[in-house]
Amino acid sequence: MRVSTMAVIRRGFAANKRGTVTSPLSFLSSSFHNLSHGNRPSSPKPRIDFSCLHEVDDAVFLFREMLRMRPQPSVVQFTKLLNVVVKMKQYGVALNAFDEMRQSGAPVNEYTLNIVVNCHCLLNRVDFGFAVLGSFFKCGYKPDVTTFTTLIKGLFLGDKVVEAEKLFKKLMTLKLCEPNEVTILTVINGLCKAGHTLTAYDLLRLFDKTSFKPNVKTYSTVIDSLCKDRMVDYALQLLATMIDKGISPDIVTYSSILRGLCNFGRWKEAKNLITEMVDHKICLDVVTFSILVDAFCKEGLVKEAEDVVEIMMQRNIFPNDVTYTTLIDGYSLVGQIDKARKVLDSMPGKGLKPSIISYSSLINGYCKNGKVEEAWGLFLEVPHKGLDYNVVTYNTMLQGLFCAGRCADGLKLFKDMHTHQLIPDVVTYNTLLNGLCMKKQIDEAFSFLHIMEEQGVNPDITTYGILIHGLCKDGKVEIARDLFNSLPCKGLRPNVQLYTIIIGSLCQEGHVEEAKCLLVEMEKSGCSPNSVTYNVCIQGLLKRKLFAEAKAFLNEMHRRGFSPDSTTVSLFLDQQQEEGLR
DNA sequence: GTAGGGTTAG
Repeated sequence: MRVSTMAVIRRGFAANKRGTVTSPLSFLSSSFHNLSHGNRPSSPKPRIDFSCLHEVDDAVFLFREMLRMRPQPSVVQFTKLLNVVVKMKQYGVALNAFDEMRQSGAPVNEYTLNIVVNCHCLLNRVDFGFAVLGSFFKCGYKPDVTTFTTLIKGLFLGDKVVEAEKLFKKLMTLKLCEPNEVTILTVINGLCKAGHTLTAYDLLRLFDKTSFKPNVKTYSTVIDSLCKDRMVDYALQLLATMIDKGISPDIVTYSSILRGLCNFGRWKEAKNLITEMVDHKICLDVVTFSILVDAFCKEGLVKEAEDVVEIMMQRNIFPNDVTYTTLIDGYSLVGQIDKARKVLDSMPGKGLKPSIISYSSLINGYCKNGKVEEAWGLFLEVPHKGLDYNVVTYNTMLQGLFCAGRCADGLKLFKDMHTHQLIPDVVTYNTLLNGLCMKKQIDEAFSFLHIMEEQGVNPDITTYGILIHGLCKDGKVEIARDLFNSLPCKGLRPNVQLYTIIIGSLCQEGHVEEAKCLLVEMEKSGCSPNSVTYNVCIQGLLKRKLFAEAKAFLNEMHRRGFSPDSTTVSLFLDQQQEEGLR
């Protein structure tokens, strides 16, 4: 094993304290290489090798040493080290280091300041990022295109889409700086991530008519977002456009399209795309292969997923923690939970550390396969593995407990979240509400609705779906309908699932005319009923023994090309049998 | 000789 350079540094430091080594540079010899004068330890311009830094403590240690060194390392060395800390995602640590630099008079330039702006942005404090603009001027520097690009990214990260767009326009109109391809990518990516894919698409086409030429990354971003928004055909069109304009798609572009095709079962086109990639000499990498593993797993085709893993290993492309986590999901989905466990257990032997996502996946697998105790055991292991819980881990475990009917345990776990500095999100509350509604604790569920609103977590359409479903199942269809009707005032548009719940309940309660009206209304709002809608309605009507109505719905269902499911069919058969007996 | 950028997962 390679001896850690930092261990050497540490040993050297201890020796220095004992006074056995005198030169401040000599104990850092494995990190410092003299530029052109061989290994003279007192060379005034040491080149520092930062690549051996893997722990933030080591970086901070080296940083403090650099502050003490005379002559002082250059601003470039400080900038590089700060960036190492940023790459470790230790933004707060980087900011503290910067403060220490200022206090001890270390050199600072626009590069350093840009890193500081970036750290504030990544900590979701774009306001502090803007405040750094003052430091620029104080130090005699001007914010440049990197500064403004970083601030735009910061605004997007803080969901300040309008402000981000404004800042970008200001750059152009006030000529604060010339936007470059990173700026354009940042704006386009921000719009996509904020859910404004079509705006991004239009902007991309607009840029293409100007001198600001979007590059392959920008095209890929929009293509990926189109695929995620189910507009795979638009994505394919854009792929053709970029090729037309002479911009070669790369592995990322193809991977996005591949995922889009797989997600919508367009296997044949996916296969053709892979052929096209090979033709273009683009080698499939671990991400591409993982996308294929994921696609097969989602279809429950774990054997095929295993084959993909086999193929990639044959090509010396080694599955990473994401690949294996995907496989854990696949095995969980098809109920092969022991295999899922084996995957997790095998990871350390392959030199891979399971992530919190790997653990969450297996916890989810245990829960979905009715093994809540095992899930709980694994959940408790998380801190001992040096991993931090996240909201999803909690949400998964909560879901497991509530599904198993263990409301009290679920509520206890929910209250425990803050001890890990985790803030419940809308999924957490939805899980809680659903658990309570399933136990017909509707009042309790509504009190949590108020708690979430107080905590600033906005209920979404799922939240109301859960409550409306709960009310319907509890026979409170009138209240459910009122709540349903209040949704537009809250800025929420009912989706197919929600319409299905309410229309199905109306059928079951015998309010057939009202159900029919809502069916018309839902179509008017651009929401088409699906096979589930009809099945639920028919089943409700049959339970009410409204046969003629049920048959009318069945006819309509057939007319639209849907087929009744097995429950609907057997209810009809029971019905006919009953009629025959009479 | 330094800073800002696109794809995979629960």
